[in-house]
Amino acid sequence: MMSSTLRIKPPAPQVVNEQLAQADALCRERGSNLTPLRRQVLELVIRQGRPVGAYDLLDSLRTQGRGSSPPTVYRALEFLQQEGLVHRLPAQNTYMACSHPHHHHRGLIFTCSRCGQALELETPDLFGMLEDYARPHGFEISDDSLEISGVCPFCQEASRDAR
Amino acid sequence: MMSSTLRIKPPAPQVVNEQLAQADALCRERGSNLTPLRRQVLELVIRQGRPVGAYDLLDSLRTQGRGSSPPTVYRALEFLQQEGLVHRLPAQNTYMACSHPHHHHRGLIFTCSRCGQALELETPDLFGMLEDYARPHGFEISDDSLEISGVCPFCQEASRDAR
DNA sequence: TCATGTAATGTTATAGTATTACATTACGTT
DNA sequence: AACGTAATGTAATACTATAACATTACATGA
Ligand SMILES: [Zn+2]
Ligand SMILES: [Zn+2]
Ligand SMILES: [Zn+2]
Ligand SMILES: [Zn+2]
Repeated sequence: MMSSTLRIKPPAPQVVNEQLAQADALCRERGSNLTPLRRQVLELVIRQGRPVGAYDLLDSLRTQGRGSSPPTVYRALEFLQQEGLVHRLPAQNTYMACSHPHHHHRGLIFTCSRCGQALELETPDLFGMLEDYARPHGFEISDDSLEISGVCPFCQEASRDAR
Repeated sequence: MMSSTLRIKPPAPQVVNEQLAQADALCRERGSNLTPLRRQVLELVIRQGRPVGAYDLLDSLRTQGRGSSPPTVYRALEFLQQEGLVHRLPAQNTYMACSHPHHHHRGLIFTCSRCGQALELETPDLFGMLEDYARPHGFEISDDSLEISGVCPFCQEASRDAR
């Protein structure tokens, strides 16, 4: 990981706090336990404003004085994924904060293979179509998001400039 | 990896040979170089009849007397992916033979998170819809297949039996 | 023939990602 | 106080993938 490109600035502190407050509310409603550690990991993910690797999170935790090892961060990420607060991006081995955690959704995430930036969309028709393809084969979809890789507009422009 | 469940029997030798012959023809047409090593890896992937991990392939190569190390198999897989003969499944870190290598296609692959089995479908409408979602954001898709995880009918049945 | 360039493969080492297994702590219930 | 459970701490290890450099095979042309 440790990609240096940064096209989209990290969210303002106020926005971060709003998202965290929303997570607090969600977990309270559901009776799930957003502990200080889990909340701290979520905050780190949100502050990044882009997909981040588990070991980057681990480094940040350590910087913040939390004596941590891999299971610490993987457990927190697992919880956050179950709660729909974080998505895992398998093609990049990264994790990102969900853009719309307040309602259950199954979304599409575009990730740039050059800079690692990601964009999460609401795609009302997509999973319906996927279910239609799956049904005749008896397959039951469990993924709550779909990652697809490509090249973002910034990196496309960079390619053109290089020629 | 090393999942023991085997619901779908491996392809008959005749089918394997047909697929290999097709790969030979494709690469000859394109002027690409399907070397003995690459062809051997492809044969291993085809014979599995299901997604297989890189280190499993490595073990098989060694069994067959080919002195191999990780780069050997990763390089072969990279070539085979470029030629559209093999797909990588990021959520499982596995590789599978393309079901329709004879024509360029961008397909949908269902993978079972329980047993690892996979099913590749022709999905004429899917990538068009994905492009429609991507276009307004200037995003350019490069993936040639889309993996989505769920539970296959056999494993669903196993769950019901367990209750 | 023989130098040279290129593609492919061999080889060693290391980087990066994730899980297992077991110990400890915190806290509510009986 | 004893117990049970959820959460976290800790050490070790497994699994996946790439970097870097050496060697081989072979085509091409001097
Ligand atoms: Zn989301
Ligand atoms: Zn980009
Ligand atoms: Zn295919
Ligand atoms: Zn299954």
